[in-house]
Order: sequence, then C-alpha cells, then structure tokens
Amino acid sequence: MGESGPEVRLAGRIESWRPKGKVVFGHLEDESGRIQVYLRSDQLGDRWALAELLDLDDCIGVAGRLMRTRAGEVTVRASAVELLAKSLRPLPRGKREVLEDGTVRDHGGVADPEFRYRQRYADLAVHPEVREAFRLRTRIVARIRHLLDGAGFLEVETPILQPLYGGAAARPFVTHHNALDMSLYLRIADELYLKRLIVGGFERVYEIGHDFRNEGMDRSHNPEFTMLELYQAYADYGDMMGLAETLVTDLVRMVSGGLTLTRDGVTLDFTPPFARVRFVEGIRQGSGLDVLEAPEATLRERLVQAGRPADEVAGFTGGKLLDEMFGTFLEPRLIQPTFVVDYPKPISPLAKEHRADPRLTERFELFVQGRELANAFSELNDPDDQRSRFEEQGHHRAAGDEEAQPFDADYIRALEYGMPPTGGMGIGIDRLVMLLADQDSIRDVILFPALRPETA
RNA sequence: GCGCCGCUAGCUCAAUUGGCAGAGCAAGUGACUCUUAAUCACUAGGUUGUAGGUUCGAUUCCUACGCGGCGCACCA
Repeated sequence: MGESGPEVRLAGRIESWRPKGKVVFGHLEDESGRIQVYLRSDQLGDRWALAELLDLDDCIGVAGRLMRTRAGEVTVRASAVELLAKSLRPLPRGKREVLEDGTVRDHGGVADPEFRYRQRYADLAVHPEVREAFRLRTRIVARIRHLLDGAGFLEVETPILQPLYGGAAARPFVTHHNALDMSLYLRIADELYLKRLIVGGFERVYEIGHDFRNEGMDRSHNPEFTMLELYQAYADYGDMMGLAETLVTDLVRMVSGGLTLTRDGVTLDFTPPFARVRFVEGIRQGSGLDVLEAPEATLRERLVQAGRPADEVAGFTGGKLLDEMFGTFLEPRLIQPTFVVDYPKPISPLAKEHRADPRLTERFELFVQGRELANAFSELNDPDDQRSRFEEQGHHRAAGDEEAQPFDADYIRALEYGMPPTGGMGIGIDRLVMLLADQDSIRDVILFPALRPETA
C-alpha cells in the first residue's frame, strides 16, 4: 500500500461516485481512460464542502499524490479539488450488477435507438465502443487520403451549390439564392466538376465530401452522405479496378490485419484479384436470358416468374427493366467481393462506349455483401457522344423520369476542348465504413443521422 | 409513399380476462474515514407519445395523428 507516489493533477468527468461518510471514492474518465480518485475530509479542509456537493457526471479537476488501495488499484488521493462544469442532467449510464450466482443484471443504459441518434452526445458520452467506431471512420478516411496523396492525386473542392445537378441518377434538393433570385441544387455528385478539372490539366484529382439526394431513407441511405470521387487521366476502367483493389485491400488489412472479414457468419475473402462477372453474362447465369437479345416482354415474364408482382413489372421498360433484371438475378448473389463489368449503355450515360461492343460501356461496380461499394468507368470524353446521351436522358425526362440527368451545355463545352482518356471512380464512404466497422445501419457510421424533428 | 411492430418516472423495464400505475438504477435527506453495483434508512418523482372514441371504469379495446425501428418501394 504505497502512501506517497508522485504528485499528479488531472481533470475529467465523474463516472462513478461512492460517498462513504467523511471520504468518497469515485472514478474520473476522460478520452484517455479512467482512474480512481479518493477524497478525504481531513485532507481537503474547507474544500470538503465542495466535494460533498459533487454529483455523477460533473466535470472536476483534482490534484494529489498517487497511491495504491488495499485492493491494489492505482488511485489519486486528492489534496485539492475544483468544479469545472456542473451536470444538471444525468447521462443514461448503464450499470451491470453481477450477482453471487454469476447472473448478470443490467440497470439503465440506452436501449432506444431514437435516443442514441437524437442525443448522440449522450450516446457517445456513455458508449466507448461508439466513440471507437467513429474513430475508425476517421482513420479510414485519413488512410484513403494518405494512399491517394501518395499516388499523386490532388485533393480539390468543387461546388456543393450547383445551378444544374448531374453525375448520377437521383432527385436533388432545391434551394434558392436570394441575391441572384435563382434556384440552386445541392449536388448529387461531384462528377462533372471533377472531369472539368481533368480538361484543365489536373491529371489526378479527388474529392471527399457530402452529396445530397432527395430519396427515401433506410438503414443504408441517409439524405446526405459522404462520397469519394477520383479521376485519373490517361487511365481506363481497368486501371480503376486495380486502384479499387489496392484501396479496399489496404483498408481491410488495416482493420483486420489480414485479407478476410467475417460478417454475418460469412468469411469475405479480399485476396486480389476480386472476382469479375460481366453484367450480361451474370444475369444470364441467374435468369437464363440475355438482356440485350431477349424481347422486353420476355424479360418481364421472367421477372414475374421470379416472384415480382405482375402489375409492377408491367411498367418496366428500357434502363429500368435492365436494373430490375440485375437486381433480381445477379445482385443478391454478389456476397464475396466482385466486380460487375461492362454495363449496358442506356443505364450508363456518362461512361465511354465499350471498345469491343457498342451496346455496352466500360463500366464496373464493386459489390460486397450484395451492396454496391464502388462505381467506375472509362469516362465518356467524346463531346458529340455525350451530347446525344444527354439528349437521350432528356427524352426519359420528358417521359416522366425525374431522375434522368439534365443537359449540361457547359460540360459539353468543356469536353469540346478535349478531355484526355480518363478513368473515374466513386466510392460510398459510409457503406465502406459500415463494412469495415461491422455496422448494419448507416446511422451507426454517421454522427448525426437525419431524423424528423422532435415533437414537444 | 405503403405495411408490421414499438412509445409507461431522467434511464432500463413491470402492471392478471379492462379494476387504486410499480421496481432497479439515477435524484433528494440522514448514517457511515479503503470504496469500486458501496451499504443501510427515508423522501420525491407520472395528464402511461398526442387528440378523440367505447366503457361505471382504459397503460390495456377502437380511430386518427406524431416520433422511432424493421421490411417493401426508391436509390448509393
């Protein structure tokens, strides 16, 4: 029982508090951990009056010598104490009681997910494992920056408020600029601005930022989310596949120390090269049909056979029909890391025509656990082809497709100056973090997920 | 947007077929100078998510609304 260790000063939040007559034992916690403090009336003098007023969750500072209790715990024997911040509202701390027979009884703690998301500050304050998940998120993003910077990529910032939105198929949020008296859109993608920078001579650029999509919310969709987009001149989608493998395997190694992750009882193997399956061939394997050859009526019949409601299927045509075939017959099987390659042209309006088949584009998406992690292509750099693809989108739009992309004349003008052949890729950071941090809900990797306002 | 489930004290949860709404932790008061779920005694805490309806009587049954979770749709 050491009585006179070194003198220390420390501050923290009161995590436990056990007054016992003229002494009190408690634990202080801060980001670095927790330590026991021991306050005695005979050592604190007139400060003892303050000690008697302290409560759980107050933030205090103490000074004193380190000692060891009879139980052997390193403890600060306080010679001074001060209040740094008062807690007026108890944190929802759980207490775990271990009874003599070994059964465990929990008291309190937060079970209500709404409480955790709405009052994330309290969730973080009482759950070290939640803090750890968000630290991991930051390490993942930092590691991605490190890798891209090391590969010669330039991190840039492009407009979030855009007069025209584009680069993806989604409905935008609309806002209004008062001084200009005009509508602006919150970006749904960075794509078209980043490719303008390729025209400008930056040959490797990337941006990590929020995109905004006015769509439904569920456990893999938040209205604002974090996207990595990168573009590399004089590269194609094959190079992007290599880069995707490099990034993903590096991150898997960082979190697991190896090349596998176990999720939902399944061992995911990230040993490169990842599996590759052609879009058309993969759907043929699942459905027996070639989506580029078979009549649309035949494809619709096949969907109904597979259990899709007939009245719903009746409305599917063109790109929508292709998406549905993919979602029904191929996507659910993509558990192990898999590149789906060579998407049909109608569902890839910004991707370059395939060098071997004009019906296809040089595009891939990376899937893991049936979820899309990355989307990449050889970028369409022919302004005339891009113009006609935009015009095609315009027809879809006129036909009522709200997610068809608007015609961007300035982007065509940029391409007319000549954009070098370019490979580009987008990676949804939130979903990547979900995979790496083993979280099932996007709300568990976003600090303040979108919620409806609280009612009084 | 649709469907299912949930909402009781600051937190976690009870409450028989509809019959006075309770407990643990947290809070307050008192006792206790090596505690760690501290212990012991006492006290306070509620328009049972909101608004209606049925009923002698509603936490419980019905309707609408709000918020959340899950699933579907949409999408990344």
